Amino acid sequence: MLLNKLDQKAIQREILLGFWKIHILYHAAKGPVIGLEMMQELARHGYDISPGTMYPLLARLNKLGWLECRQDKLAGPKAKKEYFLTALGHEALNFLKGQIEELHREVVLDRE
Amino acid sequence: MLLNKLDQKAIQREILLGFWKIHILYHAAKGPVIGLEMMQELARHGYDISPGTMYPLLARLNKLGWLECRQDKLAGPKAKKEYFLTALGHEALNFLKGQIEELHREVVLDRE
DNA sequence: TTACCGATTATGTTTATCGTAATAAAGGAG
DNA sequence: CTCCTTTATTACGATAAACATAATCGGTAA
Repeated sequence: MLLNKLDQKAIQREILLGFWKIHILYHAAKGPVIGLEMMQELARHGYDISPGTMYPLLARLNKLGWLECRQDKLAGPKAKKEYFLTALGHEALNFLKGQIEELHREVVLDRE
Repeated sequence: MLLNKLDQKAIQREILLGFWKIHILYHAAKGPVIGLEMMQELARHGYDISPGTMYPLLARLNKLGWLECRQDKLAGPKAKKEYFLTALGHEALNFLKGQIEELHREVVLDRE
C-alpha cells in the first residue's frame, strides 16, 4: 500500500465527503439520527468528522427539506436533536442509489 | 419525482462532487485526460462543471501526486495539458473502488 | 459542591466551488 | 493577409463548506 495518512486525508476531503453524507441519509431512513451518535458511528467506519462539520451539515440537510428535526421543547437549548428522513429526502436517497449503481457498474465492474 | 432543479443542484454540490472526481481518475487510468474534454464528457453524464472548478481540481490532483501532467513545451502557455494516472493515483483509485463497493453493498443492496 | 458525560453551539481560519471574463494559439474562409 | 471560430487554459472575486477548537448547557454521580 503506497497510500500514507496524508493521502487518506486527501481522499477523504476530496472525494469521500459525499459518501458519509449518503450514510447519514440512509441511517435517517432507518430511524432517528443524532449528531454525536452519527459522528461516532462514522468514526467506526474510518471517517473522522468534527462537530464543526457535522452539525452545520445536519442543519443544512434540514433546511434543504431532506431531514426533519425533532427536539424536546421542555429540555434546554442544547438538548439532543433527532433527525428523520422526509419524503423529499427519500426521493434524494433513491436518486442517489441510482447514481451509486451507475458508478459501481462503471468503475468497479468496469462495464459500459 | 418530487425533486426539482434546485434539489438536483443541491445533491450535486452536496454529494456528487466526489463521484465525478472518481470518473476523472477512472478515465485517466484508461488514457490521457484533458480538462475541456472531461468537462464535456461529464456534461454528457449530467454533471455541469465550470472551468473554475475543473482546472484547479486537475492541478490539485497533480499536486497530490495522483495525476501526472504532460504538455508540449514548444506550444504556448495555454496549450492543452494531458493528465495520466500515476502509481499513487492507481492506489487511490483502487482504495476508492473498495469504498464504492462498500457503499453499494450497504445502501443499494441494503446488506449488513 | 464539584466533576464528568452527553450533546450542541460558537467561532475563526483555510480551502473549494462557481460563474464569468480574459487570454492564447491554431485553422479555415474570404 | 486578416478576420472569425474553435480549442484550451488561466485569472479572479464572491460565496460557501470543512475543520479544529473552545464554549456552553443540563443531568447525574461522587
